[in-house]
Amino acid sequence: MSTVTLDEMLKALSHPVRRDILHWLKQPELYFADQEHPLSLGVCAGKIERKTGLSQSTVSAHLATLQRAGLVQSKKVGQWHFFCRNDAQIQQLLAHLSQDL
Amino acid sequence: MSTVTLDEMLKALSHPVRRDILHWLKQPELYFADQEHPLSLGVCAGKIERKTGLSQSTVSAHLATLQRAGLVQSKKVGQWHFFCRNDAQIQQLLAHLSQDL
DNA sequence: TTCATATATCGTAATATCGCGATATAAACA
DNA sequence: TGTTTATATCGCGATATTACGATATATGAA
Repeated sequence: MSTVTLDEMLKALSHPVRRDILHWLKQPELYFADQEHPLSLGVCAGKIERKTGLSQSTVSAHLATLQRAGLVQSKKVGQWHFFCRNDAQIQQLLAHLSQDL
Repeated sequence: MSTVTLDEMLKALSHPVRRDILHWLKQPELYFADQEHPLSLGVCAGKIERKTGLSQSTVSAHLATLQRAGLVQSKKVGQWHFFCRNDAQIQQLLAHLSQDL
């Protein structure tokens, strides 16, 4: 894991809303049960936006931060952007922290 | 672990200099072998300051941030302030992240 | 094509963080 | 007492982050 990415990941984790989003995405069936689209696609940005209560643009920026840090992935299906955790990266981060912190 | 402290800890970890300091304090005999005082006391602030290359006031603020987050502890001996890791807290943080992140 | 929906980007204001020098405080020493 | 050493705190400018509304872009539907 590059130092730049480690820095980006920890900066991304340093905001409570972004941690909330990661937490919700861990069990989408628990937090986004009402999504029309199958949760196997991920959770669409609008759902996350409404759950935070913040503005659309703010949440879009938070999601972009998480994605730049490699902590989430997104796929575009039609007009929707579905987000899911990048658990491999998250596990790598945890392993790295356990080792080096 | 309270949410406030989790937030403080992750914010503290989101700066590379503070992560460096934590890393150095993990093996003080490796990074501060030239300290006049026994390393069992911890590493004194001035040593850390010179290792970072930053100003005294800046490093003092970083150490205060780490301490508020509970990631390091300090003891005052004479005119020196010795810092060491709070490994119990760090382990608790890692456990919490492994569980909830 | 026009309209509605979903998301990203832009511009901006408010706030937080960072780093510095200057100064305050406290301890040790002459 | 005054002086030096070690650290903390203050004040400030520079930069980064956060949040917002407005607008742009893209997709899909009418």
